Amino acid sequence: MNAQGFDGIEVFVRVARAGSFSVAARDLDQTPSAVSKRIGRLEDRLGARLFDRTTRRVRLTEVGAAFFERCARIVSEMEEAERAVSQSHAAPRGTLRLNAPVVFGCRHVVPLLAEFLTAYPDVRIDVTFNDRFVDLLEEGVDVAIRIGELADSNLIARRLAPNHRVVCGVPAYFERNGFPARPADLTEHNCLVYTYRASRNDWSLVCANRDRAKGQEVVRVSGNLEANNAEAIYGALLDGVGLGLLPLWLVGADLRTGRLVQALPDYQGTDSAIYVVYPPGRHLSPKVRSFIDFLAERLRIE
Amino acid sequence: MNAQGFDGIEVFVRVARAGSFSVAARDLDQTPSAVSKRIGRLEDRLGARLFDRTTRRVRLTEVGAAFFERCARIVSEMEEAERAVSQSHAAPRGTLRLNAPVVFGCRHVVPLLAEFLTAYPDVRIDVTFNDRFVDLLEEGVDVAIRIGELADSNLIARRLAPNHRVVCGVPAYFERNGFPARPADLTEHNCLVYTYRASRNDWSLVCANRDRAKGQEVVRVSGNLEANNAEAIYGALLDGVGLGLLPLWLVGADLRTGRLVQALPDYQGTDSAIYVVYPPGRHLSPKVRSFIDFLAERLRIE
DNA sequence: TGTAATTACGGGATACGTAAAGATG
DNA sequence: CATCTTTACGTATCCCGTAATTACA
Repeated sequence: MNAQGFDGIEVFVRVARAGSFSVAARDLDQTPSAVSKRIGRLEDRLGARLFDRTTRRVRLTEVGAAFFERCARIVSEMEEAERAVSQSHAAPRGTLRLNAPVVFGCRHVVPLLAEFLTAYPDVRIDVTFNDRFVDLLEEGVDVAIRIGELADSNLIARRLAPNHRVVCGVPAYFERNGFPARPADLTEHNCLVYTYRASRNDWSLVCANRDRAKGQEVVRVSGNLEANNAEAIYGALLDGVGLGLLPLWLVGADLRTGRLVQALPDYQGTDSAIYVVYPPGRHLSPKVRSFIDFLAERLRIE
Repeated sequence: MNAQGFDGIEVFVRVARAGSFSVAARDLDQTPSAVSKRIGRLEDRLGARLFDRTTRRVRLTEVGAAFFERCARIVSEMEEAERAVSQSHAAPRGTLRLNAPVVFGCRHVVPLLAEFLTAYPDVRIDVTFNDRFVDLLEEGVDVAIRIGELADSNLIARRLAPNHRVVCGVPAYFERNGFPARPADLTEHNCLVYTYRASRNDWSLVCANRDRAKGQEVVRVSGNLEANNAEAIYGALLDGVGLGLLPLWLVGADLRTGRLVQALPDYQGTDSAIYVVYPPGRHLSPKVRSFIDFLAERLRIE
C-alpha cells in the first residue's frame, strides 16, 4: 500500500502527453515495461481503460481523456505546492516569533531588528520580552534568547557570545566602603543578588589574569536586596546600595563612562554565555535560520 | 522511485486533520511507526519541516499549514477525478461509435437503437455502415457487428445469434427451372454468389433434418452474377435471376410471405454466426458493455 | 523486418510491522 | 505512569529491469 490514490498519476500524465509508452519511459528514465505495468495497475484500480492502444498507436479513451484533464491540473497544482515549500525555504518570509530576556532584549536585540527587517523585507517579527521560562513549542515561539546556563531541554542552542560578569558598583559606594582586595572580602560588602533561578548568593569567580594560576573561588555573599529582575538590581546598584555581579552587556557602557567602576578587576564571574535556542528538527524554516545567522553575525557585546 | 511528487501526501493530510500521528495511523490501518516515517520522508524530500511536534502535541508549521491548504484541495480533486471515472463506469454515457454491415444494420440494428437510446439517455450513437473490413482501433470504432467467419484479429468477439443460410429463390424461378432434389443438383442452377471474401462459389451445406445422418456436402456452384453486396444479390434474386444461399435475417420475412421459397428445405448453409466485436482490454467502458448486453438480449433473428 | 507494447521472471530496494526507547504531561 | 513519537531491525512486498513474446506497419 503506497500513495494509493495518486499511484501512477504522474506516469499516466506523461504517457498521455507523449502519446507513447516508450517515449514516456525514456522521459522518466524507466523501461517501457515499467510504464506499461504502471498504467495497467492504474486501470485495474480505476476499473476503467484509459488508453486504446496497439503497438503503433496509443490514444486516450473517452474516459481517459476526461481523467487526464483533471490529472494534468492536479499534477501542476502539486508541483506548484512543492515549489511553494521550496521557495519558502529559499526566501525568508512570514512572522518570526522571538522571545528574549527583558533588559538584554531591549538593549541589544531591539537595536538590531531594524537592520534585519530591512535585509528581509518579507519577515515580520513578533517580540515578547520576559524573564520567566518560556516553552517554545507550547507558546509557538520560533526563537528565544537565553542567558546563562541552559535549562535541560531538547531545544537546539547556539552560542552567540560569552556572558562576562564583573563585580562593580558606583564610585560613591567604594568611597564609603572601600574596595575588596580579594574575593573573600566580598562577604564584608552589601552584595545585590540576582535570583533568576536557584540560590545565587554563591558567587563563583575566576581569575581573569592569565599570568596567575587559574583558580575558581566561590564566595557566599549576602546583602539587603535580592531580585529576579536585572533592572531592579541595576537600579539599586546605581543608587549606591551595594555591589553587584553583573554582565558586561548591562554595565559595560557605565564602566567606560566611569558611572560604575569594577572591583576585583582580576576576577570575573564564572563564564556563562548568551545563546539563541530554537526547536529541533531536520529542517529549519528560512526565517529562523536567517535570523539566527544574523544574530551570530551581528551580536557583539561591546 | 514511486509516485514521487505525491508520495506521502495523503498521510500528511490525514495527520494534519487528525492532529495526531497515532490517530491518523489508526484511520489508515497502519502503525504510528509507518506514519512517522512517511512524514519524515516527506519532510526530507521537501526540505522543510511540516509539523512541530512533541509527544503530546502535533501542530502544523507555518510552511506545513500553507502546504496543507493546497494538499487538502488536491486530494479532494483527486478523489473527485477517481469518482468521475468510477461513475463513468457505472452509468453509460458518451458517444458510442458503432459499425455494422449495411443491410444487416439497416434491417436489424437500427430498429433496436431507439429502445437503447431511451434506456440510456446519456449515450449518443454514431453509426457507420459498410461491408468492408474496419479496423476498430484505427478508426476509433467502439463496437462492430460481424457476420460469418471472423477475420483473424485480436478483437474480442461475442456471439449474438446463429447465421442460418438457406437456398432460396422466387417461385417464378422454380416454376421455370424446377427444384433441386439434392445439393448436387445445384450445379445445374444459376447460383448467385456473395463474394464477401475469398471464393465463395463453394457452397457448403449440411442436412438440417436431425433424423438423417448429419453430413456436409460441398457443391461448387456457378452463376452469372457475383457481388460483394448482399443487396445486389438479394435484388437479383427477387428479380428471378437465380438461386441464392442467403441468411434468414435477410430472407426470413420473404419466406414467410411466400415471396421467396426455400429449395432443399432439409439443408442449410454451414453454420456461421453473427458476432459483436470490440477491442480487448481488462476494462470495458460502460457504454460498450451496456450496448453489447443489450444486443445479446434483444437481437433475435425471427 | 523492425519497432512498440506486453508478459514472464528474478532480484533488490523500499516500506511496513514489531518491539524497544525516549519524551511529555 | 500512561500515552505518543521516534528509532532499530528484520522481513515481506512490491516494483523495476532484463529478456522473451506478441502485435502491427
